[in-house]
Amino acid sequence: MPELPEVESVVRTVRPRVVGRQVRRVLLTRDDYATPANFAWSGLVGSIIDGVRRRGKRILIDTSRGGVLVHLGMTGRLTVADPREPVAKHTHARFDLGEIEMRLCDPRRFGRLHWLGASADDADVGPEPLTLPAAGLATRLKKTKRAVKVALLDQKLLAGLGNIYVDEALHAAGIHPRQAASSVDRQQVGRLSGAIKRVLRRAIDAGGSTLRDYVDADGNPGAFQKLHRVYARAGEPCRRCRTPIARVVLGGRSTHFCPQCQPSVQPT
DNA sequence: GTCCATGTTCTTTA
DNA sequence: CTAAAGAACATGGA
Repeated sequence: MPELPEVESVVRTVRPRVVGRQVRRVLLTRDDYATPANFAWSGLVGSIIDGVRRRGKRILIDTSRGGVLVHLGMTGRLTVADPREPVAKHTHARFDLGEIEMRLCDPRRFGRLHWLGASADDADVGPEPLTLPAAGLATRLKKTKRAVKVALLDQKLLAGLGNIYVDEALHAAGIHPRQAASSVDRQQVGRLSGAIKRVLRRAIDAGGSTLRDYVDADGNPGAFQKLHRVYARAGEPCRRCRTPIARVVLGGRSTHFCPQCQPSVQPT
């Protein structure tokens, strides 16, 4: 559920509610979700939350004692609630912040809660798509012959895109998802770079996409799914040319595109 | 029962 | 070395 726009929306709604607050208690309701396994989370009690940031799809919570990383995986929800509200099933962590409580719920448990301390944990992900110039994207795409769809899902190449926004950006740029990343020409990269930024900004403005699980810190869903042009629209008419949207599997993921607007570069 | 799912990582195979 | 494909993780919805 959470790609860059969803994570950004979570960060923007969590931040104003928790910054400046003191951690009074940390409650982990299962012992195999948080890492490192031997970290004593009770050591955070008394610390002050200084900030909440996003890096790619990761949420970084800065405290006076060090950093906490939250990755939402597929079904993670980071919410801020009244402590008296009933605790949802699959809530694995609760941070008592006084009058409010920050909760991490994740049914599928693909996400994680990780104590960073003073380490940076940044080197293993690529640049931020909203600020990377087209030339930078061009350089990175040139290095791999993988399908451009697969390449854009690689967090080391670019941090933050997932299955929805890659499909949406490729459609907006008129690029076939199976085209080799290294063969994407200068003109296409220009369109792609603009499309990625535009799609992400619009999705953030809409509060992200809610297909099933995603909600922001206040429990509100996003609205961008209503504006999807290809994602989960297989068989439905392209909003631009009315051609039925096609669905194929690439890199093990459902891939949606318009055969008319995103012509294959391979000679058939 | 089946298939599918907004993510990541590891293994196998070529 | 590259990369493609598959499986794995765990849960729930259609």
